[in-house]
Amino acid sequence: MAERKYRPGEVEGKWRQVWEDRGLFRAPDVPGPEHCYVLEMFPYPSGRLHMGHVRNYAIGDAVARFRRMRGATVLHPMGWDAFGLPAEQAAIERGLDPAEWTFGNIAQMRSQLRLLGLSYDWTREVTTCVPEYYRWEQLVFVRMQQAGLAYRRKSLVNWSEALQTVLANEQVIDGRDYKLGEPVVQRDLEQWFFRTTAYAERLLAGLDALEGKWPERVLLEQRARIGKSVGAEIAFPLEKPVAGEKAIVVFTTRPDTLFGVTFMSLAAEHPLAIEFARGTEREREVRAFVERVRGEDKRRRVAEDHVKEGVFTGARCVNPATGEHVPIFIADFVLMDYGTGAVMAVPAHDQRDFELARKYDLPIRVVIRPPDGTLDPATMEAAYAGEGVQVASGEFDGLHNTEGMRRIAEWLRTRGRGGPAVSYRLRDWCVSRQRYWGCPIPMIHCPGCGIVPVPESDLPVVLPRDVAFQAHGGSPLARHPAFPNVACPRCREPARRDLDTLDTFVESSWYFLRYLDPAWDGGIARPDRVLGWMAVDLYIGGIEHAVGHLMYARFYHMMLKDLGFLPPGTPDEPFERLLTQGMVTKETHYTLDDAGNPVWHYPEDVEDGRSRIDGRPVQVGRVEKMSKSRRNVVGLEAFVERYGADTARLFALFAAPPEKDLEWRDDGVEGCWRFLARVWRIVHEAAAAPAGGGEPVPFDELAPEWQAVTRMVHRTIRRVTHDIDARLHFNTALAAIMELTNAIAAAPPPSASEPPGAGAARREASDALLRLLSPFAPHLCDELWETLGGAGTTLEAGWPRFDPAIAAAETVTIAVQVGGKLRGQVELPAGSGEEETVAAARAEPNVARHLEGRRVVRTVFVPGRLVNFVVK
RNA sequence: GCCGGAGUGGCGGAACCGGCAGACGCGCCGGACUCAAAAUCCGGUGGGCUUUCACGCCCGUGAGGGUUCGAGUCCCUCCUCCGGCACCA
Repeated sequence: MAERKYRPGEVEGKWRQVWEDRGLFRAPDVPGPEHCYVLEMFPYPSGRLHMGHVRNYAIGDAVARFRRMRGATVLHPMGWDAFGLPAEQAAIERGLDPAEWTFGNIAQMRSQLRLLGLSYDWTREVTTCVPEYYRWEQLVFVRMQQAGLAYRRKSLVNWSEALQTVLANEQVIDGRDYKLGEPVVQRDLEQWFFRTTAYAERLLAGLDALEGKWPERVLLEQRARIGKSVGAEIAFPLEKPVAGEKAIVVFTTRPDTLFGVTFMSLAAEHPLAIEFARGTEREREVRAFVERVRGEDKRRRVAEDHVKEGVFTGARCVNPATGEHVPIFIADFVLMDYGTGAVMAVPAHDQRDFELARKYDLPIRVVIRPPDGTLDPATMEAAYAGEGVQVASGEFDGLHNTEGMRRIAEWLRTRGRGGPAVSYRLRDWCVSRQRYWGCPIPMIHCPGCGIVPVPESDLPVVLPRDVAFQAHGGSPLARHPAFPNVACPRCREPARRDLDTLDTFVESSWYFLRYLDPAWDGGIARPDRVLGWMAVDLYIGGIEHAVGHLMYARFYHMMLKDLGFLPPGTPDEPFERLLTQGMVTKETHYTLDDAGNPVWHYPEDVEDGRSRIDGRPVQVGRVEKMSKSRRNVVGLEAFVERYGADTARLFALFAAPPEKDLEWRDDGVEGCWRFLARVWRIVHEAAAAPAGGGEPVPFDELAPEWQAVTRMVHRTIRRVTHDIDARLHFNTALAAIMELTNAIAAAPPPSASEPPGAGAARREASDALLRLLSPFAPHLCDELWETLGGAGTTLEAGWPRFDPAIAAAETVTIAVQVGGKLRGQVELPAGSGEEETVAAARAEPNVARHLEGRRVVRTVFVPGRLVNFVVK
């Protein structure tokens, strides 16, 4: 009988069709009692799926299929984060229509995704750039504005000249934008903000509940981003009121050092900065300083070797504790957007204040005495920021400074001069973008009424399609003949629409809710579905979203609940468990050009160590993240053509644990391919076996070699179940499956004279193997399932069960140590007691040899594991 | 600077609670099949010593120290790499 060879191309398409025809992946609207929402971060439709996507979706799909086989109703959807800059770039550079470009890419990527056989419920597909989606975002925006959670404010924002738009703080990395890496400058512009700061405490508290369920690293980064500081606010009355202000308010984490304040520092951006000097002889100097600092590059300002500078404003304020009058400076290190933009300066106990005091010869007053002695202001070389005892602090002298903090803050409160306060590093989220391809902000600017929301009955504000693009012409919406002009909904006079669009991170802050009810025209999603499915049980995506998307989505979800868009009882946190997968990398190849710069090569352009392009010798470069520019990308279609989707999925899961980086290696891929081909052969052999010992017999009556195989089957089921379910470690699950495969292959070959039950045991082993492997390589497994005569698909067949009695070892290998060193092993029946185990251990020849002439002072017995004879 | 994480064969990685280090895969070596190759199958593979073989012994998880009958795992010091934050008052 001619054995069929494993050709994925011949089976994969067939099974995808079967799955689709049977609707196997369709999720019910309201879930069953056992349910699971598995979600992978949806992609931007760039047009090409890369191996990073493959890995992400292979992980999610393995879990989704596994949970389905275990009997859960599973929601596993996919969609498109379809607004964004590349579409607009294509329009500007190549004259394409952003919508057409986007939808074309979506079609292309959808077919690539289908090629992988991922178990998505495609009836729930969501695309963010259609009005049916973003209309709800506009409604939410209007309600947010009415609730004061969305507001417009003029402030310093990050402006990218290259991208021609403002950016959120999370989108600026080291002073450069997150897309192109071009410089970002600070500009004073009026923009829309979401009041994320109102949720700082809740966002922080929520992280505690995610402990153990989210990667520690993400929790740490979010905590750092929120940056909670506990301290006090203190009002310093001005000698002379300025611009209507009678006091300067500072935030400090060190109220205990209040008696050591010898001057005051304001940010250059502080509204009163220039006011103090206005009309005095200092005005010119102060103005010059303020303007210089404001214009300075932010990165230079924080550079290592930057020398702190300041300027005296000429004004003074009063220390509420000492009554002392201290000078007010403007200092270049004070940030306007943290605290109040004003800092009380305590040179003895803060390094920055110390440096400024030394430079401008300002007094230094010690008010905290360190445990190991005293400080001399005249000779100290650095500020002392540690703990100690209050000195020169009036009635607080002698207190430990941690107590001093509390008491002084309280003392201020009772006198109406401030009191305990908390400050956060988190800023409000700047959401307006001066770009076309995004969700229009549903607001109207009326000369008479000011900012007026678009009436809810007029929503959605549809993004016009008939626009013209220019490279540097600002938003095309402004040039649209009709779009900007609108009658004010309040006074009916001519008014102008807001021409900005929303940050695309707003769309991705709630798409997981829309999957629950993608076509509903009554809101985001019906309450029973939200209550049924939320929260997402497992969310999988890249670590790069640790503080951006993952923080925005948490905020937005909490806020939607507060505004009544989600029913009471919805969990506060949208993502119950988070898996951040590592990057997919590959080695690079390059030649050096005349200037010594690397010229990156595709592997297929390398022949016998030389480049086919420039003929130069090719060198192997570093292993780097797959990218077009490095030419180390593995193309999906060609790969699937050659190896099939199952091999791609298998490799993505086997080569590394999911949270680590994964190096794509051709020989590793070959290994996965060989494994699948081996499974194919083994199962075909089992299927073609003559019916010798075909009928099943009880385990106890099986021949020993088949008992061993059967025991292996049950243990493997236990191991794989645990590895997927509890640990999400697919690499070890697959290693266990490979071991089972090896055991099956090593079992006696089929013959007509097999012992009773052998054929059935062989079949049982193949049956289990296919079911265990099917979340990882579903096409192959379903084909072989059919070969074995199974009904339907592995998914419908369900996850195999193990019998703990069979999985339990009949014998165990006990390690025997003498003095902590391994000296032998003994085989004993499982569950043997201490007495018999120790006796057997002593009897082991090599052990006996090592015990000879020595006195055993103690015997350590670990049941089922080891015996250690402690000798003298 | 501060806060994390990680260092295990030639390589990716395993060892879940302190109990046989190196599972599984790659690579490599040897063999079978073949006219030959590919494919496949079988065996070996941390280093060293000993030995005809089998066995046996020593060393070994970045370095050094400690706790323990026993440490890749816990503690201390240090080195290296990676990540985050970085004038946050």
